[in-house]
Amino acid sequence: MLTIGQLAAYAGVTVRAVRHYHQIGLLPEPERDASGYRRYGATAVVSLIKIRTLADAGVPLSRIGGMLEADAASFAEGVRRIDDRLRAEIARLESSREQIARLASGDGLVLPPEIVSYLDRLRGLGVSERIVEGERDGWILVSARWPDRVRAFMPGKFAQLEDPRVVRLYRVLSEIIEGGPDDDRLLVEAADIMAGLFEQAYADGQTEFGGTVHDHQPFDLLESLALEADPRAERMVELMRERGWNGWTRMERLPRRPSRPDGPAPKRPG
Amino acid sequence: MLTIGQLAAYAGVTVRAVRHYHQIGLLPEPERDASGYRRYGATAVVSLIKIRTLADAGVPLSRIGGMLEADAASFAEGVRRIDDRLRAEIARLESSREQIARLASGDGLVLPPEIVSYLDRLRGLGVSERIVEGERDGWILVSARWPDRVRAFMPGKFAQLEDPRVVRLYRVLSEIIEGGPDDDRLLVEAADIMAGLFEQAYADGQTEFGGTVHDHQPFDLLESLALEADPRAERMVELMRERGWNGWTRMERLPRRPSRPDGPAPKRPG
DNA sequence: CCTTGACCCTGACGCAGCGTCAACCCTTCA
DNA sequence: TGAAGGGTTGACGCTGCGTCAGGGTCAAGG
Repeated sequence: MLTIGQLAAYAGVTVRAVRHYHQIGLLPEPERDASGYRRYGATAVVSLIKIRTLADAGVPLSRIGGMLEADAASFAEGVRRIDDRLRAEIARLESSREQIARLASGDGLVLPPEIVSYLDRLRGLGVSERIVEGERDGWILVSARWPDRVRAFMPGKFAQLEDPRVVRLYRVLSEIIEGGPDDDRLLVEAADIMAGLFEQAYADGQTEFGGTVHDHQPFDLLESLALEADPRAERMVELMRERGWNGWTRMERLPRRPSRPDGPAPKRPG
Repeated sequence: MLTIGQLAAYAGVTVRAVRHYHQIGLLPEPERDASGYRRYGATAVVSLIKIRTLADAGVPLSRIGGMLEADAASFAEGVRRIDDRLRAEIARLESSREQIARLASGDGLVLPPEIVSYLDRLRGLGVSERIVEGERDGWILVSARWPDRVRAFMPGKFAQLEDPRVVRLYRVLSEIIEGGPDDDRLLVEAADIMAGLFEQAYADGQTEFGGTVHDHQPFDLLESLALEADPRAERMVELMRERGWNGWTRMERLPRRPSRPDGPAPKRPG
């Protein structure tokens, strides 16, 4: 007769595992000797080895009991199900590996390559790192909502960087965010540039992202993001309102209301 | 401002997950509104998306906090460690798949192919299924102890099946185990055959499994196994003792003690 | 005004498969 | 006789949430 330790050693498992199998009813509790020790016979050894064989093959403990009693047909069926589970799990891990391979290179977190190059372009233009990070976070928001369509936005964004006004805008924003003294003139200049760009795009019949977007939540979030990053964004919103635009993250005209520049924000139509 | 449900929906996670991240300090608790609801801003959305990006890549939650703050070098180091973990896990699952592929075919549980064919040979010889199962369980025990060497035993076992006495032995054992009326003459015949085989092997200078085995525990277990399967095995031990052999699972002579066939079992030497 | 349904809140258990104390008993050897 | 090295039960810990239970809140419709 074997003690629990001998049994466990023979089958190559831990004592704790054997007790666990008792607890879940997978291995029957054996007789106890006079001092309360469990005493095992050879059948227990065989059962335990069978259990470990199935467990090592990836069968969950909860199903091992059934499989040991099953006939050949349902055993095979059970094996098929386990294999499906294993394959699915492997596939999950493989895709995780692809993900972290992409994490290892790139802008810290997974963004489409076009966006990563766009951010690098901004850095190359001397744009402040904080502005670049803000841009990146903004694109994270946009990519989360439109993972498939976000790449289509990028050629337009790259084209904009050819316009000296846009470059100037980014530089002014960099100065604002890095600047110590609160210089309202820089904010006004930025607002003027943006309003000018908006006017031109609007006149050309462009709307934001080619007019394909009807869900405004990401833009609201972009505005919040800017506000949370720097409270002076509030002033930008005000300046854009004065120039007839509803904020600066979306390209949307305010209804004309010339005599009350500080009135309540009009509701956006549906 | 977003509610927890809106936040979760935007990032594609469950509300419960967001609360979990609060609980473990991965995502900071936001302000509450008048009714105690959590209210989130855009930075929370960005943080949550970053968290999910890493989590989906297989990073454990406990390390995500650190990785989000890490510089490029330690981020890369972290990524490497995660990838190692993932590869190890995949390898484990792959080997599980191999295991269950072997389970699907074969004698129910993984045994070397030689043993499986040996068991099939027994079936072909008309040996009772219960005897075959007993043999299989016995081989499970032996294989667990000597997984590498067990295959080397098999050619000898196959050769034995050429001997009509061995075949007769298996058939007698089958009759015993299936038989209703307790027929001692069958037991005696089986013992006679076994003793004869042992004598001959012993005279030829053979010991069990070529004398390579010095660990007797598996043989003790085999004997227990037989006893647990059928108490008449006790009688077999007795009959073999009378014929000068210490049991029937190992080939070991008793010291001569002709006048006391029922004496206490002598201790085996070291 | 009341009801309904969809949210939100906290707190707690459950899952797989054991590892790891804690606190105590049994056996064996020096 | 005492220390080492077994054994015993019981309980918490780990991961990443799912899923009650037992409430409160919000927006809209009858």
